[in-house]
Amino acid sequence: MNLEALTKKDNKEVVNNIIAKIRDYMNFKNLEPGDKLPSERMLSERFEVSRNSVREAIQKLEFYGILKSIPQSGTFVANIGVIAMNGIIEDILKLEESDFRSLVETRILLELKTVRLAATRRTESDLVAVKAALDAYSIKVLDGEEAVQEDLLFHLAIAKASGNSTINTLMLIITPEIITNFEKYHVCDEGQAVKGIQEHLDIYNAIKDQNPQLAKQKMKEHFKALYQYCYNI
Amino acid sequence: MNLEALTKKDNKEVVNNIIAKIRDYMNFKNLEPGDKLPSERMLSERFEVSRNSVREAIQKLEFYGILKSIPQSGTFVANIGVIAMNGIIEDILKLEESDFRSLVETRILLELKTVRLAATRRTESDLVAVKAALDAYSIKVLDGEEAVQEDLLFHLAIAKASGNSTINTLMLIITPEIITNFEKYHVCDEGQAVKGIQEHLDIYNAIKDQNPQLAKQKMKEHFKALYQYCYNI
DNA sequence: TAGTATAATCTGGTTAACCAGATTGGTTTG
DNA sequence: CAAACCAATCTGGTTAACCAGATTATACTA
Repeated sequence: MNLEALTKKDNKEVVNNIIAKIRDYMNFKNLEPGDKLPSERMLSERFEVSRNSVREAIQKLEFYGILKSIPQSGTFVANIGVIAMNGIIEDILKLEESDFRSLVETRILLELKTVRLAATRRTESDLVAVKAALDAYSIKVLDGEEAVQEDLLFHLAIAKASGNSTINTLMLIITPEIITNFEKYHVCDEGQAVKGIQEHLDIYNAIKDQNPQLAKQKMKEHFKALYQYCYNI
Repeated sequence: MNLEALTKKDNKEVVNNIIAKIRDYMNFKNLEPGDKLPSERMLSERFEVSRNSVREAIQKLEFYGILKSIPQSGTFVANIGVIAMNGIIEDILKLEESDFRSLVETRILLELKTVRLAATRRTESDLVAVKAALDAYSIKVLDGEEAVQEDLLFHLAIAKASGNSTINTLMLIITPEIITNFEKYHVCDEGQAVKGIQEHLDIYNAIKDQNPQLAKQKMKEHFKALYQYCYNI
């Protein structure tokens, strides 16, 4: 189990190394937005790494909007300045994994906003989806079963109802990791879960009544225990 | 230019299709956390697609924490429940691209938090980095040049000073897209830029003095114009 | 029969060969 | 001389072959 983690880590280091080399190359050649990078084959030869690793590095930079690959044509510097490019790449290379506190802190932050937006913008079909998630959670809890997943899906339904595609995406990125940690550390005991039903219902009603302030307040109360837990570990 | 966009979109559809099939398979076989998926070769044969496409689908699901690939062993269902898995995959398949308003809205939201955290937690070296970004911005503006990139790098420096690795990552994901849009729509004219120097300075000083409330207030004022712009397009 | 050594098979990852389409340079033609 | 054509080359993407290590089935031994 340790070995494969090690090889993956090594691979990440290799890719980051190549990213740094690509950055140095772009600076050395004064490449500007729209300029073409050498082909993947050239880069892999120059850096003495496999073409696959070069491709991975390029794909990562493409994810962050630094490069743009066009089939049968080449890889180009995206429409972003040299200054920003250097700054962002430096940040990418320094990126560290999310710790649990950061995750929860961020989740609370995002959700206090999504719930307000959802209360303002929710459509009827959004409301139906949130209600369905709410019911699924309630049933599970009343059966005395663990309902961490249903809990989070209720919150994801709210995120979708917020009508903000960016927040929705970000929530989707952090939620699986949160679920894993919750189940690992048993953050939610049964008492919390039963109490959670009423809290969820309050949130749902506020969204239904399109009352953003109330929705936020209810969400804040709902997060109270989590908030304390988060700052006591 | 349209063609390659089309092929890439097609490819995304292919991958999403495979993701849906993998989900159906996992449900059909009642796979639970820790269970092993069929090998990539088997899946590619069963779905009648290339092994590469299967790998892409798996990698995407791995990114969202649904699956876990272990070299020379297999691909396993991650430590996340069946319910959450289905819900999250459904959301992934429905994910739409971020529109500009969502991006800006999210950025403002995140930054009003990061600046408070930065004021609370910033180290001395964080402060130095923020100051450097501030100076780079000022010099560029006073020279009468466009400084969108330096502007955003200043904000990224604050995000890093927040000590929240998750927010830092999320900011890094959305910033390049914001820069591109800013430069495209010329959001920042020169008057804004000059005014921005003082505003940036105020924010910096509040962080330096470790005054979270003031920092947030100054950031809010700084975002005032952007806020209006964002809701008037 | 239980335990162990071992060989055959299967795994995700990596490398190399191949593909269709874009690019480019030279040539021809009006 | 300019424009149109064409073939050679180069591109990122795709496919197929290969690899080292993990797994599993088998046979052998105590």
